[in-house]
Amino acid sequence: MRVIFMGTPDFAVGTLEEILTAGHEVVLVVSQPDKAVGRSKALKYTPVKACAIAHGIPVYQPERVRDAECIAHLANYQPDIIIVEAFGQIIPGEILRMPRYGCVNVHASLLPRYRGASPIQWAVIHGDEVTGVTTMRMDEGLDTGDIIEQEEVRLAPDETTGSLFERLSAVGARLCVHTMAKIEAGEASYTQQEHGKATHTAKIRKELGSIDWTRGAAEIECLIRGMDPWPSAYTRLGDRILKIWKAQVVPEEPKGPPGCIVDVSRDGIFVQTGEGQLRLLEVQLEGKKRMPVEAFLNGCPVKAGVCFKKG
RNA sequence: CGCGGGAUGGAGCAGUCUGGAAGCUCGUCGGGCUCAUAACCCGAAGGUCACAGGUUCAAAUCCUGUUCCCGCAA
Repeated sequence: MRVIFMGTPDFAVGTLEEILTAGHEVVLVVSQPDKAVGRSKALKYTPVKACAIAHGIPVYQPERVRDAECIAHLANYQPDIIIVEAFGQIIPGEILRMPRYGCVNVHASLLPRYRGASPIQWAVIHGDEVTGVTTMRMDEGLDTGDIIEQEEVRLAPDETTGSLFERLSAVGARLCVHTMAKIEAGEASYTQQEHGKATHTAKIRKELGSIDWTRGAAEIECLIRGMDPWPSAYTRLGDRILKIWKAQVVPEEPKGPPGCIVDVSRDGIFVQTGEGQLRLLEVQLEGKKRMPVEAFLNGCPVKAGVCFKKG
């Protein structure tokens, strides 16, 4: 099939490569404009763009896909299908109706659950046991299109957003090609979503990582994994930020106010929460690298009785 | 050239302002104590103080340049 691929971050790269491997003709890759990223403030190619260039595919980076100029440009390529994955802009109806087989979206959740941004993070933050990937025929709503295929993925107990990203990305790539094959063979089925069961998620903001110690230990532990590798769960130790990368729930009776360090030993730093304690295993002090608590304590000995503050 | 912190034995840090013999908490190795131990005691090994220049009688420390790491902001 003649394919236009629209995507931006790492998550979509695997799918683009899988589509190419499957022998489809990707005639154009559409990606968000390059942004100044990192400390150097240098313009950086989006991961999807970098992949496209490596394969010699033309790249188009419109400021706004709904502009007439952009729509006309895409029409020139006469695609059979447009694959959209983590693109980052709303696609207008003119484009949705353009290809013979429509626009297919790969979404990293089991729709209608987690419509919108950051579905992977929220599955981890909520402590879900199962999530997955959905392919659907896009309509003009936000992730409201008819479902073509879904594949479930079970979350590991120590699943982080980072690890789940990788797994769902791989599943999405495979599923997308599978769905494309079914469409091309005329065997695809389209199932309307149960709109009443829909839930929506917001984009992850950094402040979400600020730990509220009055919450339960289990909830905080999920937040820590959900914010790994970005932007991280954090708290305040004195006037410095302490990121927390790994912790373990310890069901213990309260020994102090939430946020208070109740015990420090080579087994970890034990912190009181609203329900149960949290045993910190890997942390990162502002300006430092992430490290095991044993190492952290060697250079920055904290004592029981000290309290973390919400940052 | 957005703001800021950092690079010191295997790990984490202090020492840098006010230049003058390499330090702390651990780890490792050897020995001791103990029924025993991740506990305790004694001892040892291990460092071109990121790199390159400069100033000085003398530089981890002051000056200049470079590389790498990190926090913030986007």
